[in-house]
Amino acid sequence: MLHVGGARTAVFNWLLARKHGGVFVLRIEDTDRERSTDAARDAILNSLTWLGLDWDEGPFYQSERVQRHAEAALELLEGGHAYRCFCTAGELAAERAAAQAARRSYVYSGRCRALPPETAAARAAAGEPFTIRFKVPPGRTEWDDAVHGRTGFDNEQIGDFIVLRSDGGPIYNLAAAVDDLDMGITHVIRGDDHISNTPRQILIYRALGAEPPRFAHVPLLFGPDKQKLSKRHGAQSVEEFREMGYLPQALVNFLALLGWSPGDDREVMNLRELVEAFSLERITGKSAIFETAKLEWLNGQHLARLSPAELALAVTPWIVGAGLAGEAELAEREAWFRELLEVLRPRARLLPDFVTLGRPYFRIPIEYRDDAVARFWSDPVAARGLLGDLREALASLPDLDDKAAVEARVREVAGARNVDFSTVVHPLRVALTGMRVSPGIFDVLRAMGKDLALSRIDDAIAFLERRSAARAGAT
RNA sequence: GGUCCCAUCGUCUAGUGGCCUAGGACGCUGGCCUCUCACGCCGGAAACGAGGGUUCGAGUCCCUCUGGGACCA
Repeated sequence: MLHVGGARTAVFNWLLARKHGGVFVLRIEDTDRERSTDAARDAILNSLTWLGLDWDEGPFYQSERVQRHAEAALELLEGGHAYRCFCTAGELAAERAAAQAARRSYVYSGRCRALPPETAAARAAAGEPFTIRFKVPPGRTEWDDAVHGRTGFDNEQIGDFIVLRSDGGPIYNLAAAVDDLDMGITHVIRGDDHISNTPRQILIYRALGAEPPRFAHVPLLFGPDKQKLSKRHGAQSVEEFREMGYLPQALVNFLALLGWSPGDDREVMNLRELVEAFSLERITGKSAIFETAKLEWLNGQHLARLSPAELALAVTPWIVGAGLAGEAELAEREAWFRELLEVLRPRARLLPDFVTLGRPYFRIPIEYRDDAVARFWSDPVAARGLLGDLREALASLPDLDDKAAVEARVREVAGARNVDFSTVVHPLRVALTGMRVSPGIFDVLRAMGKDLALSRIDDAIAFLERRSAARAGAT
């Protein structure tokens, strides 16, 4: 699964590559065999594709390159940048305990570093297990981080670290550096949590005779409680946002704005505009809280910017999925469907809103909501009478397409009954939609069509009659 | 515990020494539009963590503290 945090770093990487005509390389760092199932990898690929973040090379899987990583460790060994370490787990634990007792941070003592190479080779040949450790030189390792500026660590703080396990498996830092090198990576944008790995990777790069890439460490995302984003905070994967009915461009837009801004007041931007405005230097070093309120608003903004065709394409699966209509039916009534979408559009923020809002316009039963009934049909007898008049007025029209003509009729009904316009509109709205909110009533009538509208009024009248009968019986 | 990173409205952010009586957006809120809701438009409340410096002048530079976080243990 692709976490929103991971998606955000993907967005930054993609934006940078597209901005400068670079190559976006997709590499899956799946060294954690347990969690890296085929399904998990596919989910990541699918999410990236859905977001519109296409890659130029890959996907490469780190787990398939262990052979190469082991070779690099050997190269380090031969070049004198690494050595075999025969320390046992017990010895290492003792060192660690001593450091802890002295309230020092633990770094390997470098004991095996002093072993003459011939001795080490002989012991290895004799079958004694060993790890390969990087020989960290004295000094300090620094780099110009694109978001944090000059950043660095004292090398003695790092200590000779393992690059290859005794079972021949590579340590992450070795794998990452070697892969970056082999894949010609020039820019690495990743989470802040990798900062302390960076000096080790830089050291490996240099030992391998290469200059490290440019690093940009973006701060992590947190939940509203300022805790690391987790299940508790609700949706956290791209897939979940897709299922909730967010548009990919809205999610990308939102993610891009978390820790980056174009420098002016623009906020609603599509992929093209984001690429045009992007720059690594404008990423902030401050961690951001992932709150969805603004994302919802952004989704509405992107919904508003979709062409009619794009909107129909995005909404159709939801309408079909909810069983309001079949795909064939929507295709057949395309002009009508698009017109319906237009009146619903400003009222929708998420894709499923079209299902809720759009239900009354399809020939399926609707429910009358309690709040609507209580508010506008409180007197069932009066409401029934009004609806009877309205039915008659509407039935006299050839169709309900001419909003002005329909309005004139409805106003006549209000005039005849000597009541306000709104007094007739609200009960009518409940009859047609079951709800107390909807698009303008004449848009509703036009979108619904004469037949369905009259049948909805008939249903309402029947409902109201049952209601009055029940009420009479109760008294 | 060690090292490193961070610190402007509730949230996302603009701000790179004077343009800041701190700007925008979401959210909240008052109003307009109006057949309801939404959209849209107009208005409001709301922030530079604290203390020291440097400077004619600091949100902006330096130091300390405080707070948050990451990694390692």
